[in-house]
Amino acid sequence: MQVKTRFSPSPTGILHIGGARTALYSWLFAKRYNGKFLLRIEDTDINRSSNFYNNSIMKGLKWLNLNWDEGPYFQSNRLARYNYVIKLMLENKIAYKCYCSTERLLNLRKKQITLGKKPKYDEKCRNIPDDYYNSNISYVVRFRNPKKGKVVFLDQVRGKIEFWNDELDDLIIKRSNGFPTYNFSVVIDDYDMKITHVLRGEEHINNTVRQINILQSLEKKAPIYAHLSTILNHNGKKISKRDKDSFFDVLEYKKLGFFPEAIINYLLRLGWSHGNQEIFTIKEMKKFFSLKKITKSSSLFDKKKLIWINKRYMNILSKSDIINELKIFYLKQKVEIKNGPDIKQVFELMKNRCSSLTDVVESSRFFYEELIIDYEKLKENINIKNVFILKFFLKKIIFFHDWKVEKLSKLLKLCSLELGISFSKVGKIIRLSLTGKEHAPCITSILYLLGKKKCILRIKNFIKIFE
RNA sequence: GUCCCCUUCGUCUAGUGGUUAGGACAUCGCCCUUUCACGGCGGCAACAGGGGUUCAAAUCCCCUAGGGGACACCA
Repeated sequence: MQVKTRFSPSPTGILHIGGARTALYSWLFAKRYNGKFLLRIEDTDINRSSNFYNNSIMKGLKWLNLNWDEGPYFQSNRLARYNYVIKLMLENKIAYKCYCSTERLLNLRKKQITLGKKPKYDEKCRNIPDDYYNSNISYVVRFRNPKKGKVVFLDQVRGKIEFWNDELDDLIIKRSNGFPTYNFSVVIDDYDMKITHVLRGEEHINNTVRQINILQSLEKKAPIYAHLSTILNHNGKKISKRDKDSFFDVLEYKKLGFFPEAIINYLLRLGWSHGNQEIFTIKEMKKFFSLKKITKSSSLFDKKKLIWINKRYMNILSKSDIINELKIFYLKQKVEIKNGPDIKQVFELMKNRCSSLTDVVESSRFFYEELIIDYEKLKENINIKNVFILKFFLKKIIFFHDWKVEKLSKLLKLCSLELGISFSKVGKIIRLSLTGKEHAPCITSILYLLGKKKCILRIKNFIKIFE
């Protein structure tokens, strides 16, 4: 039997961290057993589904390199199949037409809730003859759920889960607009598409038993289920794809210049473990991934750890790949790199101090753009008297020709010695004049990369402003 | 309200009857250092509570509490 998993989002929201993890686990599980991973778009809710979300979900998956071997299938293209099965179910009395109005259902619910009962359909139409109502009256189709006994299934992460059938009611499988509902279409699709393992969020545990009942009524075998716990936000609340907070938007991390490999690595460890290992290559993930090691409890999304992993990947990933990507980010952030230092060298200087590619671009902007010195702001931070240090240094470098890191370092030390001023004071004002910032990478590297001409220009400008 | 699921440092987790309860992120301290970072070393920090079972319980059983989910013509 070939393993086949699926990711089946509904295009009613963006691909968020939680969805991405579900997709990752499904993908990994399939890959682990040389199986297939399938993408299915569950768009039976025509009012809320949109093409925009469709595209954004697929874009996110592709960016993360979670490529599907089959699909994407769209449920909206499979209506004929669903209707065919529903017709059969009607004929076999597995399902029945329900003519109850939305208002009646709503009132029923209200009444049950106020009475402290579990809201359930009261089966008003369960036993009426097929031709009882005029055929023009709109109706829905309900599944005739078994009334006795219980449903049991072995969840791959949680173990045995059981529900009494009398907790369930006759769910709608076909809406009055002719579209099937989730719980029905998912059953037909998983069966038709030969899905062997269903990995999905734990909010579906309750649905699973309903789905198993439908499957059993059709005399079909159920797939193996694994329900993943929820990823919560920093407040311990469930994150939702309708969440406006871009914090959980996968594509937002693409925009910020995070590495897909790092996101994958973070997501893998959020709810799964392999001893004490934190960093995994894709190959290792495929080799080690197992359902048994997935945690049952829900976990909080921790951006700080994601950042740490992303930093690690600055050093793990192929340098030339990063450089190519980095070029795109300079372009996007409108930094003209043509007339500045080589970005390979700049990246070397920045990689251990930046958390993402946009961070690298922003932190290295000063290499490529003219400085805008905010006099008023700096005035408070520097001792204007110290400008003489710059004048001294300027004289030194005008006639300095051996523009190399080690030589510049020596020159700097010499200045500090000759002036009788601490290295840190000398460095501070030079750094400020060259970068406009108080904190920057190693001063000699900056001198070197910026080049003599620009250094002289910047120092002169700086002196002018503060005189 | 009913049903289902969950509970080890602040966070992610290791742990399957005997451990000084381990690691990572975060945090704090020290070292390195011309700033900031990086790096190195170290510290703080957890078995939700109560009952059992057992020579022995984070680990097995029961109860309680807390958190989450489901109860739609959403998925």
